[in-house]
Amino acid sequence: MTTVHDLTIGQLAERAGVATSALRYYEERGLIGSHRTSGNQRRYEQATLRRVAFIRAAQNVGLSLEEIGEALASLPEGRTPTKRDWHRLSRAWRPRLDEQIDRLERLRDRLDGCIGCGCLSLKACALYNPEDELAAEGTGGVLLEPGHDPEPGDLRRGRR
Amino acid sequence: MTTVHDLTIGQLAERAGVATSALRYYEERGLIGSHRTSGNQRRYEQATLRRVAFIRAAQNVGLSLEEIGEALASLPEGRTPTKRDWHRLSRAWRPRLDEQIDRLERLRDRLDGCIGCGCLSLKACALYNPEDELAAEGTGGVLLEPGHDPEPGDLRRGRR
DNA sequence: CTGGAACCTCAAGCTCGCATGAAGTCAAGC
DNA sequence: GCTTGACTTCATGCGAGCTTGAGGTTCCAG
Repeated sequence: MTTVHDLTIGQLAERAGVATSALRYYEERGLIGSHRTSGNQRRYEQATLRRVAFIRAAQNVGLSLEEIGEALASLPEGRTPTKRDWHRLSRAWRPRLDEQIDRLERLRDRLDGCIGCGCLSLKACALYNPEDELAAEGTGGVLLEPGHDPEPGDLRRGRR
Repeated sequence: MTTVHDLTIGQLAERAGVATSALRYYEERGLIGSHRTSGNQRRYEQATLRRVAFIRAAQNVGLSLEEIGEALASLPEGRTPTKRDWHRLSRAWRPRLDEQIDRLERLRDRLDGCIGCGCLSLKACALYNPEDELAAEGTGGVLLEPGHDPEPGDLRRGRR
């Protein structure tokens, strides 16, 4: 499998549009793999380029490297992922994307009315705590909102 | 203007659902203001609650405090913002929200096809660099993608 | 065979958005 | 007037996601 088409870290970095330091970091975090030359230099398979592209796309959406790593972990270890593998992985993410799009659309659509009317600061507001509406249960991992503390306040309880 | 209805930092924190340390930090960053009692304690106007709510909502969408600060800076300094002020601010943000929603939708809609078909790693791909398609000029500040470096790579140039 | 670019491994540093702790001050109920 | 809890500043820490630098090694074109 170690063919002449393997990429050096510099080549992968340039073609993926990331820094070499980032690639080493991804490897340290277990997001990508590599093998080594006899001189201990990293060599990457072509397929790694796709993995890196996936990582960057996922980061764009606001996912942490840990979450991305979990997703990538579902890809086969021994062989190069097939189209079917990627397809399965991408399907798993659709709900998350949909949810985030929903949040954004709610924010956009309510920004005028909600902020303008004053409910933003005075009543329970979907703009401020969008999940109360749809799901009382935690959906497990809120995109783009780390450290979401559970204490109740006026903004979630109503005016008191 | 310093009425009996001013809020202590603890009250504001509870009602906004944030920690007091966060409020001090926002103030340090110039996102919110306060006045002081004779004993040097912070007091907040009611309107600050709205500002904080806005900050949290914007953070939810993935905006940095700096970006939020710039937006808030367009609000009047001397007086309590009116509905009209908030309305103007929200209008200014619509394009940014729309753009981000677009990105997400493109990502969602192409995730299956694009990743599955292999174009993700082999050709210029809207999933990976969505802005090349619509705007050659920088639109000024890419949501959710800090440190977006300008070096060209295969993923933006095509296969070479 | 040699020079220089590209690679290697640590270790330390940086930005963001706060949280935490120490040491002291203020406010309010009894 | 005293206690107690909420407040003050300032410093330090934290986790994520890298970047930078030092000091050394490998690769390859000439």
